[in-house]
Amino acid sequence: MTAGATQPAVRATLEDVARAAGVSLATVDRVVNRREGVRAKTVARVEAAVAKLGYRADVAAARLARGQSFRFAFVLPSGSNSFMTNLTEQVQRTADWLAGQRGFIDILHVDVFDPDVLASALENLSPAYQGVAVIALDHPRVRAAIDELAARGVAVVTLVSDAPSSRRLHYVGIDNPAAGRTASTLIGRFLAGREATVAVIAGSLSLRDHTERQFGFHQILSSEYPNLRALPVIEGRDDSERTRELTAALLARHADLRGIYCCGAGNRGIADALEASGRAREVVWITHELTQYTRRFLVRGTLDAIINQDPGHEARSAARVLLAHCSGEPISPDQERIRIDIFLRDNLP
Amino acid sequence: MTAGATQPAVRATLEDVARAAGVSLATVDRVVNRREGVRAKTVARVEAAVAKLGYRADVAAARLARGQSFRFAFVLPSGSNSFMTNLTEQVQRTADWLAGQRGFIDILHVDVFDPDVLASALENLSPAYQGVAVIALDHPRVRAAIDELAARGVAVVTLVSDAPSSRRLHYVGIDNPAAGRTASTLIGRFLAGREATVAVIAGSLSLRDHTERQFGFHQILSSEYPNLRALPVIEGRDDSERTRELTAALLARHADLRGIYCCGAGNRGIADALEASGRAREVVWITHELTQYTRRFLVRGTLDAIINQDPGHEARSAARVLLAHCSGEPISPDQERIRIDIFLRDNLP
DNA sequence: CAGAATTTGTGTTGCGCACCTCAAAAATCA
DNA sequence: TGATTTTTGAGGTGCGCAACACAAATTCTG
Repeated sequence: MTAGATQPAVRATLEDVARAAGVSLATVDRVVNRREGVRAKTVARVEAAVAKLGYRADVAAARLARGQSFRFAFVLPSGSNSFMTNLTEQVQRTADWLAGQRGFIDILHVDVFDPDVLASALENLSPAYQGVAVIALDHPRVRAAIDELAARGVAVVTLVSDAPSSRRLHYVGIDNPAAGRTASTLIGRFLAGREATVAVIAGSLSLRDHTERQFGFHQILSSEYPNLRALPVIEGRDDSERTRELTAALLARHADLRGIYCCGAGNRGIADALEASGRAREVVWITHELTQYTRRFLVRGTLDAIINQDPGHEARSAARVLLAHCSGEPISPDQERIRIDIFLRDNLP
Repeated sequence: MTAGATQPAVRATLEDVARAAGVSLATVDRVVNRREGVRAKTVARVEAAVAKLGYRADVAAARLARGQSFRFAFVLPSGSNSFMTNLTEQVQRTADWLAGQRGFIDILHVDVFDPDVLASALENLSPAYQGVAVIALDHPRVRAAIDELAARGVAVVTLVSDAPSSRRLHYVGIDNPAAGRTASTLIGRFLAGREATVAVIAGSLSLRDHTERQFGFHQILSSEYPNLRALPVIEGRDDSERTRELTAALLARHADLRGIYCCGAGNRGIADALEASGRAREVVWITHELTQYTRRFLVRGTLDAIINQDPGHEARSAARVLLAHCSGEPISPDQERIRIDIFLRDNLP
C-alpha cells in the first residue's frame, strides 16, 4: 500500500501562517487578499509560508466574516411544456440549496418567446440582483437588454437557449448543432444503409436552438448518409395536436418515411400519429428531452432514442457560475459543461 | 411578468426567530438542534416562527461554530489504466475543493485487484478516517473488511465497483447490467437485422462489473436480436497486447464477425487488430470509458460508441455523500445517480 | 540628518452559530 | 402547601476570517 500526499490532520489558520512567516496577522491578510502596501520581499515570505503549511482559506469563515449575500433572478417561461416544468422544479431545489450558502434565487415567469416582453422584463429587473439567469432569445432587443445588465455590473448567464453575441458571462446549455449531428448519426446508423425518407419537425425555425439542431442534423445527413432523403423542415409550434396532424400527413404522403427527428416539443402528437399508423416500429424516431411522456414512448418502443440535457445539472450549474463569479472564485469548466445525453431504453436513469 | 415567491432580502437569524417566538436564544437553539428539555408547546411555537420567517441555518456559520472537520480515505488502484488515472486526478481535484470545506481526502494506492491486499488495506486503515471510498471487490474478505469498518462507525462508499451485500453506505457508480444492455442495443440496432457473429471481450470474469456487463449484454442480444450469434466471452486481462492477439485471432477465424463489445480495458489492442485487418469500418465496436485513446478511435471511426461513466462526477459524488453523511445532512438521490453516458463521435464533450 | 512616505504591527469588532454554565421561573408532585 | 423536577432565560466563549483604525518601525527623499 502506498499513501498519497497525506494532509495535516487539522487545517492551518491565518495565525499559523503569520507565525511561520514571522509577520503579523494583518500582513498575512494583506497578502492573501491582495491588498496594497506590502513589500515584494514580505509577500514572498508570506506566500512561502502559505505553501509550506498548505494554507487554504476556510470558505465558511470567510463568507461569514464578509457577510456578503447574493441575490439572483432566474427568468423562466410562463407557458410551460414538460421540460420547462422540470427545469423550474430543479431551479426551485437549487434555490433551497443556495439559501444555506447566503444566496437567494427569485424565479420570475415571463413569456420568453416574445422578444419584447422578455427584453422589457430584463430591462425592468430590480437592481437588487447581482446575477441573472435567463432562457434567452437571439434577438436584438434581448441582446441589448443583456448588454445593458452586463454594463450595470450584473452577471448574466444564458440558460438552455443562448444569445451568443451578447455580453453574457456564460452559456449553460448544450451545443445544439452537435445535438442535431448526434440525432443524425443515430438515425443514419439505425437505418443502416437503407434507402428512405427522413422528416425533421421543429417547434419554430425562429428559435435559435431548433434551427441549430436541424442545421447539425442536415449537415451530417447529407454528408454521411446519401441513402437518406430529408424532407423540408416542418414547424409544429411545439403544439401536440398540430404536430400530430402534420405527422399523420407525412406518414400518409410518404410510404418510405423511415426516420423522424423532432428537435422541439409536441412529442405526444408524434407518438399518437405513429401508433395510429401502425408504422411505429419501422420508423426510427428521435427526439429531445426526457419527460414522463418521452420516457413512456421510449420504453414502449415507439421512440428510439432521446437526446437530453439534464435540467438539474443546468439549474445547479447556472447557480454555481453566478455564485463563483460574484465571489471572485474560478469555475471548473468541465464540471460546468452540459453534456448531450443519449438515452436508449436500456440506460434510462 | 409573474414573480415567484420572492425571498426576503436578507436571511433571518436565530435571534430573529427567538424574538418572533417570544423565547430566548437558548430555547431556539434547543429546538433547532433537537436537544432535550423543551415542552411540546414551546417547540411548536418556535417551529412556527422558523417556518414563518423561512429560517435556514447558515451552513457556513454552523460549520465554523461546530469546528468539526472530516477526514476521508480514497482507496484507488495502484496499477493504472487511463480510466483509473483520470479518476485519480478527479479525486485530487475534489480533494482541493473539499479542503475549503474542512474536509480532507487522503488518496491511498493499493492493488485493488487482489482481495487479500485490498482487505488488509481496509483493515489496517487509520482510525482517523470518518469515511472511506473504495473501488471494491465482491469478495468475502473485502466484504468482511467493509462490514468491520461500518461497525466501527466509518462511512464506506463503494466507488465504480460495488460490494453489494456488504454494509456499505452507498454505491457510487453505474448500473453495470444496464450498461451491458445498452451496448447490446447499440450493436443490435447498428447491425439492423443483419446475420452476424458478435464477440465479447472482458478483462476478467472474476471482476463483478465485467461479469454484470456481459450478462446484460447477452440478455438483450439473445432476446432481441436472434440474427446475432454471440461467441464465448474472451478474457483479455485488460492488457492491450494480449487483447490485440485475441482480437486478431477472432477476426481471422470468423469472417462474419460484425460486432465487438469490450466490457473492460485493452482497447488499444482491439484498435490495432481491427485496423490491421482492414475490417474496422464493417465491424461495430463498442467499448467502455472515454479516454484519450478511445476518443481518438471514435473520432477516427474505428470505434462506434463509447459507454462512459464520468469519473469527475463519481469523485465529487463520493465526497458529497461522505460529507453529507458525516454532517447528518440528506443527499439528493438524483444528483448522486451516476448516469450511463453514450458517446458517439458527435456528442463527445 | 530631518522629515516624509511607505510598510508593518497591534488591536478591535463582528459575522451566525454551537455549546456551555448557572440561575430563575414554571410546572408537577406529595 | 412546600418540595422536587422540569423548563426556560441570560450570558458568555470561541470558531476563522475580513475589515478597519491607529501606532510603530522601516525605508526613502531632499
